[in-house]
Amino acid sequence: MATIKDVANHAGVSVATVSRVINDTGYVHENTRQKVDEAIRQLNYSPNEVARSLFKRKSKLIGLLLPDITNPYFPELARGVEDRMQESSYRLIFGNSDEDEHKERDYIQTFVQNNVVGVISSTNDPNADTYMKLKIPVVFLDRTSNDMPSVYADGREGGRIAAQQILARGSRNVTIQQGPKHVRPAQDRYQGALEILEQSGTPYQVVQTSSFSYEQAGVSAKELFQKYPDTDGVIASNDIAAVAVLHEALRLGRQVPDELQIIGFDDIPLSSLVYPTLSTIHQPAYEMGREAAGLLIEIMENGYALHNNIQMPVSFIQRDTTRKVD
Amino acid sequence: MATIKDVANHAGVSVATVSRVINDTGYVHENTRQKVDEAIRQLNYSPNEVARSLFKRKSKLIGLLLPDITNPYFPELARGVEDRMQESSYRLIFGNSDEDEHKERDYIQTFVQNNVVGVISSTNDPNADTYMKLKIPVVFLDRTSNDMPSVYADGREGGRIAAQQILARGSRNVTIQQGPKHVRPAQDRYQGALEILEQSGTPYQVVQTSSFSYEQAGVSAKELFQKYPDTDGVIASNDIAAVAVLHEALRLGRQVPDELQIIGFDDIPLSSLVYPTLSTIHQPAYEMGREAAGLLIEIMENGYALHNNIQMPVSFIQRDTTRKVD
DNA sequence: TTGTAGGCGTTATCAA
DNA sequence: TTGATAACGCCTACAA
Repeated sequence: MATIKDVANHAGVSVATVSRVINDTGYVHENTRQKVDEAIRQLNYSPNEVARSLFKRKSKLIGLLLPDITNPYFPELARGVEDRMQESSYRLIFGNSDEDEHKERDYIQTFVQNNVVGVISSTNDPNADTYMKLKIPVVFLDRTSNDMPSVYADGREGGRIAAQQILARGSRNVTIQQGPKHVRPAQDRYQGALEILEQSGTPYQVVQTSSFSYEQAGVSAKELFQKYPDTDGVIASNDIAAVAVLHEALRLGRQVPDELQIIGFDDIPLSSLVYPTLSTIHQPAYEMGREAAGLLIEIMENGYALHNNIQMPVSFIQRDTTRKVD
Repeated sequence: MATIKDVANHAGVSVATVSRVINDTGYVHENTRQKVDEAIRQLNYSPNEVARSLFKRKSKLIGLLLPDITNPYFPELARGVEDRMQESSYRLIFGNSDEDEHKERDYIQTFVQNNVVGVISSTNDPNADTYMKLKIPVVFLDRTSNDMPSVYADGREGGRIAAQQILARGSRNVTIQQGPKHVRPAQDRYQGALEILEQSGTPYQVVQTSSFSYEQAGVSAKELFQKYPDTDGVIASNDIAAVAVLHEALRLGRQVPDELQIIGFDDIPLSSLVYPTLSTIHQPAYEMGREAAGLLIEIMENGYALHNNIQMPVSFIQRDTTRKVD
């Protein structure tokens, strides 16, 4: 690879001059600028980001930490982040944390070792030392933290909507899946649904789901119907769980949505591809990713942001696991 | 952040000595080693990878370029790569190419600018200059190139199996989706299926699908049934396309699998979650990712690999869009 | 308008 | 066994 020195030699100028033209900083005569540009072209030179990063103590790299890209909710987020970052010519160092504190710390550490200028993370513990001590800006994505910048959906409202809709459509014996206790957004949804159900005075029951994996979802679905065979409405903890419930219901011969309604959460692409298609609460995942990236960029470039906590709206998507009502 | 100099001062030794202990290179007295370790611990020092990278002209970073992480096939691949890389403490700079030559070149360039030591790419054009001229090792993933290292599934065989199975299960008027012309693995499958169909002498027809997006898949599915309403077996270009065909068939009131059989390709998680569940050709995506990472590591560390072209086996997964035959 | 030189944090060479 | 020091490629005073 050609270095700035090569370019300087080739153009018959000093490295300082070359640096000036590539960074468009300070004075440089039009003629010499052209000579330099020509040399750059001929040598196919492009600056070494590593050297730059070392000198400036900052790179064009940002760290992105997601629980598991294999979970269909996260690719959308990731893509939103990437698209926005790429527009401002930042690049992503990417890692899966598996919600494992240790792996998370590990990644954060190598992020800083590589001079990343910011990080976006979906962690379960935004208040962990790992983040509090960081000297570079962090934005939490799909997670909430009071004192730190974050972008998240209005989970509580989502839970409320789910409960309202399922009630409005006639379910009278609702089962709510609580979702993993350590995942904040899951608990928000749960609380929101609870709130409405309590108010309404209709009977309901709660079941736990401990993780968001496919296998776990299947197990939880079976348990649900064993414990509460008479339930006529399920507010699932997310779409994966909802699909598992749906399949178990079909297997048991329950009529969906006539005997049993199901509402999911997230609106992952899968939701409109299952049969019957899944009614769910839509989270604007791609936009959330973009917003998080935008927020981080704002903070990185201005030192602060106008709005540090961005809550995104959710909405009910009526499909075929709930009854029609117009 | 503490630097090696801080550590040296703190421990009362020279930076050279500190460097020796952190890299475990050259002689260093047990006592001084302990002093240094202690200083490192106290200052919470960890080496600046950027400075290292500058000096050594190589980093612990590798570039990963995928068409679109939002397409459900790729997260598995990415995860496989990440897991293997992480075991050898490499980190990933990740980008979506959107199969756009320009974006691809852009990414590759910044990879190089950041001193990545290797790249893994799912490109449609492995022979492009961009790759041929690269001075660092490249492994193509889910793509084939004769002269360059690559990891891919046996698409041709997959196509054959799909055709054999659908024939063996009684379809007599098969429609094959050809898949995007510029995507090599799609064409391999197509050729494989064609081969068997030709041999068998049963009537068949071919339809085009131009992209792998959800929307396109829906459109193609509609077209398929408009043109060939009598088809009794579809070999789809991938699982997304297959699901679209499945839904269109259901919408048209076709009995699946009794009147119409469908076979997909990829075996993405979705396949077992649709209803009826999708029979498909399984590609070991996660393992392919791991293999690609392993191959790249081998090349990076030894300068060459024993086997540069790794072809992974595919298999038929019988689910509910094909008739049982035992 | 241009060039010289020092320094960013490491590692490796060489001498002590 | 240890320490000074040059070098990796770049940028920015400062001097000319």
